[in-house]
Amino acid sequence: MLGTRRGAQRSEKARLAILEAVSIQFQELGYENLTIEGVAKQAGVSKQTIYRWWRSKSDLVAECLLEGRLFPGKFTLQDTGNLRLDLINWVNQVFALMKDPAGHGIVTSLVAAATANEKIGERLRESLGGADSVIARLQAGVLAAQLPDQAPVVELSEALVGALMLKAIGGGGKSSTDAARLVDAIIS
Amino acid sequence: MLGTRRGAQRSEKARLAILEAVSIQFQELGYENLTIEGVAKQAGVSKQTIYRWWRSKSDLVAECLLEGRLFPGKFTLQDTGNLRLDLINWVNQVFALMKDPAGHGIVTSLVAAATANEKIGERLRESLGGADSVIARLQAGVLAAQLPDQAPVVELSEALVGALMLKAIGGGGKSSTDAARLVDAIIS
DNA sequence: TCAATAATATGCAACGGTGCGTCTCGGTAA
DNA sequence: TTACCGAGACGCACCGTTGCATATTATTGA
Repeated sequence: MLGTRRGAQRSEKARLAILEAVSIQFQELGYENLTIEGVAKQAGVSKQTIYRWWRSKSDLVAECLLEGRLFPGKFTLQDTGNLRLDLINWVNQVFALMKDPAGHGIVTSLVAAATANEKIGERLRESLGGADSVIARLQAGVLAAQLPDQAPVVELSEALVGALMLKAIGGGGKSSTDAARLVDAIIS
Repeated sequence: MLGTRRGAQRSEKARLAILEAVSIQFQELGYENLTIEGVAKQAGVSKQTIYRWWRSKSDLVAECLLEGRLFPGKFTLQDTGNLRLDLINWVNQVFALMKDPAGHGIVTSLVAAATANEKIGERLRESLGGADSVIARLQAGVLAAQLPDQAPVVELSEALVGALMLKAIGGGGKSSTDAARLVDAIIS
């Protein structure tokens, strides 16, 4: 039989403790300075238990991100009927996170993690601008005739999220005016 | 006097050997796996000589980037008079680099380096889409009436370059069709 | 039905290895 | 005389792996 499996089960308690520790260390130290040994210590877990289930630091962070443990708060992208204002509002929320030193560290660390692991990149893309939020909101804008019928919503979303990422790592203005200018540049 | 300075001068030979070694190691190993000791060995230089003049790996990479040693080739953004085709052509060049595994590694490593050092981020921004290239080309497009008079060229450039960066780390299509769709989304 | 057995997971601890950043040394060029 | 240089050692942190004792669990067989 295939399902016959003897021996102890994987400890869910240990798994959760590890992911929780990753989340804490990631936010405190950033991706680069996060270490497996540090996570093991904080989680009260043996290093081997980590190595048995994850192949690398980036895998660990990826799973943590997948479980939604790395974002401090959710960004809400409303649909009030006014696409432009909704997007500006959302961009301002992201700017607010990036202007806070801790938040800035989290964002850049997430980008750093994404360069090390494609899954993180994909996930980050979904999480920040994926089907759930920006693309859907743009699509609604098409239906409401606030965008042209054939508007390339996927590309517009990539442009918006990409611009945010660029501002996160390279600087650039993050005022409300900048938010409005950015949104206008993309959906006008 | 301020200019009186005795003793040996900084060795330009050592400095160049170090930067050259960084360039090689960066392209071979990527940012994450580049080590100071490896650079010192390859440059035929003492580790101390590196630590004397640079504070960190990211500083080292930043200076290397500033001297233009990290890009394999230049991307040419022509001005044939047709803004749309010029941009598509340029995006396709960037895509070509990203589709090549080595090139992909260089781009993601540059992004990783940028997350560790703001100077790198700024420089990367200029280098990839800065005043020299994309913004200037967009400005020319405004003058040629291929873009509206008040077009926010800076924001459009950020959107385009940001979208490229997002594709670099998160995947997404990189065909000629994708290039055209992206450019059309931004300048239409 | 219920011990004995076998398989699996865990914590602890140690290993050799690599790279870190600092330091000292003797030599050399301005 | 002074500041640079290369060489090399240092203690440290973390890597990824291994061995061992122990706890947990499903199968086996009396």
